[in-house]
Amino acid sequence: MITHENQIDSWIEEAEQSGEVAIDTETTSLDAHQANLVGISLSTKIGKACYIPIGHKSKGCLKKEIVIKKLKPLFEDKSVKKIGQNIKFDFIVLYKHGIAMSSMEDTMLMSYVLDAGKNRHNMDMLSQIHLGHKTISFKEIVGTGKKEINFSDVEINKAMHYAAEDADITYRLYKIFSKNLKLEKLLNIYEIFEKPLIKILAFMEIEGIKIDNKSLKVLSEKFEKKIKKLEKEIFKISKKEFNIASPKQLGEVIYNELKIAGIKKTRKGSFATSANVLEDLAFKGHKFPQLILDWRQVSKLKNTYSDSLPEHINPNTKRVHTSFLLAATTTGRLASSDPNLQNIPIKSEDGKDIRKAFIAEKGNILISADYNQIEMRILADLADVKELKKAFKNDEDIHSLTASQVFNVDIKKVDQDMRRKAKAINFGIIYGISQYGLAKQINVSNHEAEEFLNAYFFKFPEIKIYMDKTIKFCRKTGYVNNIFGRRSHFTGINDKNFNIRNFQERAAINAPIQGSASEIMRLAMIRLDKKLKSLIKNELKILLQIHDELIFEVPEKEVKNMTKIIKEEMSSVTSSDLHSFSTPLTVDLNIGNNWGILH
DNA sequence: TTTTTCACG
DNA sequence: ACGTACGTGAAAAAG
Repeated sequence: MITHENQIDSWIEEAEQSGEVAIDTETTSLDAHQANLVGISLSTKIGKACYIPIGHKSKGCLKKEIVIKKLKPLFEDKSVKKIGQNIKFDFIVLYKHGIAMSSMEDTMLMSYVLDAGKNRHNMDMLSQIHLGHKTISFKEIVGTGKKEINFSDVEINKAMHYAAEDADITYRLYKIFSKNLKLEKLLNIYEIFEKPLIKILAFMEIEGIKIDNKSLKVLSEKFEKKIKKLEKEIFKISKKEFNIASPKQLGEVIYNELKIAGIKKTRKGSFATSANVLEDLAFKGHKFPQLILDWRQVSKLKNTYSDSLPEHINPNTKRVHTSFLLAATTTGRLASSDPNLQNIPIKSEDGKDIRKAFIAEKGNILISADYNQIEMRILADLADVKELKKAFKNDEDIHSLTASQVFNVDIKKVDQDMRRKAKAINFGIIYGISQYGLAKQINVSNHEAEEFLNAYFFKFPEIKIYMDKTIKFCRKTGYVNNIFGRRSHFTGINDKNFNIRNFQERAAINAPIQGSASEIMRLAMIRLDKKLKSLIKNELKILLQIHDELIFEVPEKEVKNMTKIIKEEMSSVTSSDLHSFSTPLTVDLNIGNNWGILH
């Protein structure tokens, strides 16, 4: 326990000496964007850590300004590695307290590179797995539910044991993972694809995006009216009121009271009421299921978006700050949470209205830039599919080409329906297709779907070879590699359960495709960031990443210059230290004062 | 805490 | 005979 500011000096000295220090911050909130510092822990040797209390309500804290002034030079010293667990969080908190941390290492990301798909990467889990030690959990310290207290109300000694342990464990994990990354030859992946993203994402999150509170409120009212109207119609048919949102009650009404169809159950034995099932029933001419579908769509938009998004507006910045998760997926993709800004509606008209509420600041413009058909291009490259590569080089419409191959007609004779089916086949291929899945998707018989696939694999034999090879490799090693060398693990690939095994096989086929695409986006973000830093004055801000798309905000007068730079940097990510890519990448750009008209 | 549903790429 | 498209996060119900 640091009880006097002068005690910090020896810790700083040790950190400067060794060039490494594990750090952890304790704060008033798990949301980095509104968190205030409560304490900082440091570890410079295994088994040795300290806690600097700053913002506890009880006695014994040091003055925040003095602690920050002392630690700032160390945290900003490029020659000393700052090691953290999910250090993007600490970076954001410290940045808001006037410290721009440099030379960051992250044990969460190291674990992710080593073990994606094997386990989660939170510290409690990592400590248990790699050190056989059960850590003091956050919940043990702050309690849960109604009894939950703020960290600033935690008694100082209790906080010390918890926080100092975290720094100590982080340092221990760092030592283990450093060794393992070298042994497994995965250090490159960590250095090239993970570390640079920490700061880039931190600044995207800090920047946030503006939303139009008023128009969302108007939308909510409009949705509410629609919901009320649909409810009236629904209850008129059911002849009683019930909770439409309850699958249990809804199933009871559909199958036992109205007897619209023979009882259909889910895998787990409850009534089947998913959109797929309801669409089938609606197709058979029933009015009721369609009303339910409509009700669900509007309720979803209201509950999840128009009602919720305004609650995420930060009172200080008046903008919405998502959190990008770097270690959530098996494939290398990012995820977004609190709120998730990677699943904002676009498909329905009502949905698009939600998007329109994401706006540029006055005088600014939003730019969207997305990779055209990136996963199909990856597949062409990954499986070395001659016909596909040629098509992309000639800038052909890939779904029309597929249609002409599968249905054996001239590309000029491909009609809407053929193209739609071919598109479904292409998607299916990326997901590790089954004839059953395809048949369901495009509403043809199993037999027909099988013939389509046979024709497809006959025309593109390299794809079948790729699929078989990938599964074989995965069965042997337990993982697959993407084109840059990132691993995704599939622990159930040899499971004795047929369903589990099949599921894992499809995931294993998909992972290198989805994963390589996400790597290209990571490289694009890193390139762009570097380019923007090289400009004398940079006013282009990256706000969001939605897997194959980036959203930017920029002053109006800069739009022309910046679109050029964006396109140039994104489409030239065709090689890295780890792979060179022989299929061209094309980027589509759109501009507007809101996100709704960017497509 | 788990299950179901549904929004996105 | 069985039951499947791949990857996510959030809301609501129900245990």
